[in-house]
Parts: sequence; structure tokens; C-alpha cells
Amino acid sequence: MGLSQTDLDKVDGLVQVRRSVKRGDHVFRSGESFHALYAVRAGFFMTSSLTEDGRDQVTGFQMAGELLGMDGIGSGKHACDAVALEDSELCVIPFPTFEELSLQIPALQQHMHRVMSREIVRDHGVMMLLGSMRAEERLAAFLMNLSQRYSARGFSANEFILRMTREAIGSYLGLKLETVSRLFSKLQEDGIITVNQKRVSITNVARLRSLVNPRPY
Amino acid sequence: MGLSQTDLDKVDGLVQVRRSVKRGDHVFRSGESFHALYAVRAGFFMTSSLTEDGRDQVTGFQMAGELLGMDGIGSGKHACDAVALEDSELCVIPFPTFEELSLQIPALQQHMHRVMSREIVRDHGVMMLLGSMRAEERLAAFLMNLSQRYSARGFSANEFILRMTREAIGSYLGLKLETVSRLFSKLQEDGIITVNQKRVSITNVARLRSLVNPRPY
DNA sequence: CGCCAACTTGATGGCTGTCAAGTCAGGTGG
DNA sequence: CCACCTGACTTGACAGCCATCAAGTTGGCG
Repeated sequence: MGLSQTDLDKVDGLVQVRRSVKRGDHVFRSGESFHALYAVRAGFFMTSSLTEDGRDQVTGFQMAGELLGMDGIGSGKHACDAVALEDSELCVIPFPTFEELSLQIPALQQHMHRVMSREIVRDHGVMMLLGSMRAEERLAAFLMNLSQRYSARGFSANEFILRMTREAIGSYLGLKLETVSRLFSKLQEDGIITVNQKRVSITNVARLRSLVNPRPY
Repeated sequence: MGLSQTDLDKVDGLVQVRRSVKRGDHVFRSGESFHALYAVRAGFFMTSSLTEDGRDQVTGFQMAGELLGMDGIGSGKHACDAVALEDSELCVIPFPTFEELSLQIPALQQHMHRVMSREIVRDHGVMMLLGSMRAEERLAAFLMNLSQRYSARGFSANEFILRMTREAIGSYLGLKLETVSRLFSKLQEDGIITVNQKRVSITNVARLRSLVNPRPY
């Protein structure tokens, strides 16, 4: 990011607190007061919001390098739950300290703006997925997205473990778990992926990609 | 926001450029390079994104006091189209200048973080709407939201003009325009609203509200 | 080894999309 | 001023996708 050594030291000081979480642990819960952002160092997380009547909606899955907790800045209270889907490690970023520091380091402020902006754009992508795609297309887009993100982190793009349940995938994609399960089976029958419980391999990336935008007109 | 007079003067300087737009005008288009944020002074706007295959998804409706363009910060290019739905007026906020200024004025930086955070939370609300509500519930939630926002701006909470078409509402809610039209008719038959083209009155707020979370279990 | 959560698969139904045929309102030009 | 035209909207008939309900099956963990 083009920081001076002094600035780097300051940022280092900011993120000194680490936190380990086990699978199933909550990082924070909806309604808790907001104090810090959390950078995922390693592992896999999921965020979800609850409606008043008890239904919940998975709003995202976070991997190494991604940020948790930005929902809490606006109101001072977290607006969703964040749960670890495997044993994971976080950097705790106390937010008041962070804000002070980013007054001194322009690049840090800019970085924060970009990260939040990208989160907004990502959310718009999900809205598009939920609003205008059919079930198979949604699942294909989801798998392509996971593949791309694993790949960017040095893992295999074509073979990975789904850390979340079918129900969580369904919630994220606006589908029921049975539908997700059926679609996995269908994609397997079609020779596009092989699925064995949580283990997925993409055997035909081109066809999977072609499912994502199926109606060129 | 608790700013000193000097700070207020600086912020005043920042937002000096105004821009009038007529109904149908674009504020910016997807792909254009990002230079400024736009604060809605008066009027009504809509943002939408296009998939590669031509379908588009309305991602939001913006009223006075709300901000357009935050999607562009992350990549330096706008990620959606912003269109005026009536003759409107904007403040242009050149973003580089804004970032410099918010290094000097802590309250300004904090404000920006809060605004972006709230946008993220709002988007999560839409994801919840799209992912877990049925059609009638979505429309009810949409009307309640509009009502609340009009009310907050000093307009009637129970009677307003829909600035957008049925198609735009449908796109936003993940429904087809025919479905939206049918639902308006149904809500009218049920005595909850009266609709006449773009004019809507809410005649039974309690019942409308009760449609939003219909399954207490 | 047994239990339980997660998952798969089948049968059925209903919500919402699709296609089609109008109706209405507002704007334009004669 | 009126006829016309066009985009927006409404309504009906029908179909299909996905939810729902139900009954297993599998795998992980104590």
C-alpha cells in the first residue's frame, strides 16, 4: 500500500491482538455493541441476520483477508451474527484506534473506503443473484465465486470443501436446502461437478461458467 | 455533527457545485470512471446494475439526504447506473477533495464510515427481503419503507406518488411487473391501500405492517 | 456401536413467471 | 380541440419452478 516504515509500525501496533475461534464460535452477535473490526487471518466465517419473526438470512461467507463487523459502524451495534465455520484466527482491530490512525495515514483511510465500497458492490451482486437468477444459476454463480476466491488464496480452484451446510447455502441463495441438494445432484449427473457431501470438484469449469449467464439475447 | 465554524466553512466549500438533472437523466453510468459522490438535495433517484447478459437489477431508490456513487470508490469505476426519476437536484462532492478534508476533520471521516456502514446494513435488509420473503410480504415491506422515508422528510406517510414504474419495483423486489400489479390490486381489494396508477394511499397501516412479518412462530 | 445432524430423494402443490389481450393516461401533431 | 399513439398498467389463462412434506440414508462423534 505504499506506507512508510513509521506508518507500517503504527499499523502493526493496531492489529496486535489476535483471537482464535473454534468451529461454531460466534465472533459477535446481532445487537451486541460494536467495538472492533475483525480481519480474517485464517479460516472461514459466515454472517447472518435474523428477521423479527425468526427466519434468518445468511448475508455472506468470509475467508482469509476479508473483514468482519463493518455492519456495526453505522449504529454502534452489530446488525448480524458472525460464526466461524471452522477453527479460525482473527486480528482484532479496535475501531476508535483505527479511526484515529487513519486520520494520520491517508492510505489507510483510502483503503477503508475502498473496502467498504467493495462490500457494497458485492452486496449488489448478491441482490442481483437473488433478484434475477434461477436456482441453478445461483448455485453455479456461488460455486464459481468460491472457486475464484480459493484460487486467489493459493488453494485449488477446482476442488474444495464446503464449510457450510446445505441449509446455509440455501439461505444465502434464497433457496431451500432440498433444492440445493437436488441441484448438486443435477450438476453431478450433468457431469459438471462431483459432489460427495462437503467435498466438491468442478470437472467442467466451462459448462459451469456457461450456467451463470444462460440467456444471451 | 458538532463541527467548528472553520470546519463548517471547509465542508461548505466542498459541496459548492450543484447539478440539476431532469427526469430520465443519468447521474452516472456503469463503467464510467469515478470522481465524485453525489448528495441528493431534492428529488428521487434509482440505481441499477446490468448483468452481462442484459438483465438488470434495481439496487436502490434514493431520496433527499441520501448519497449516490459509493459503489465507485472501490474500483475507481462506477458499478451501477444512477437515473433521476423526477427533476432533481444534487450536490457534487469531488472525492479526492473529500478524502483530504476528512483527514482534517475527524467527524467527517466518522460520518463517512457510518454512512457506508448503513448502506451495507440496508443492502443486507434487501438481501433478506429477496431471500426469505414471499411476494406480498416484499411489496408490503417496500411500501412501509417508502412511507417511513417520506414521513421522515416531512411528507405524508400515508399518501404518496410512486416515482418508479411497476417494472422497476418488480426488479427491486425480485418480481415481475405483472406480479407487482396484481399485488397492488390485491392489497386494494383487501382494503389495505388504494392505488390509482402512481398514486398510493395506505388506508390500513396496521394490516400492512402485519403483512411484513406474517409468520410468528 | 448407536445416535443425531446433515443430507438425499420422491411426490405433490402452490406461488409466481410467462404469454396474451386488452385498458388507461399523457403527450403530440393536425 | 380532438384524434392518435405510445408506454405503462391491468387482468386472465396456463405452466413450471421451487417449496413443502415425507421418508429414508449417510457420516461423524461420543
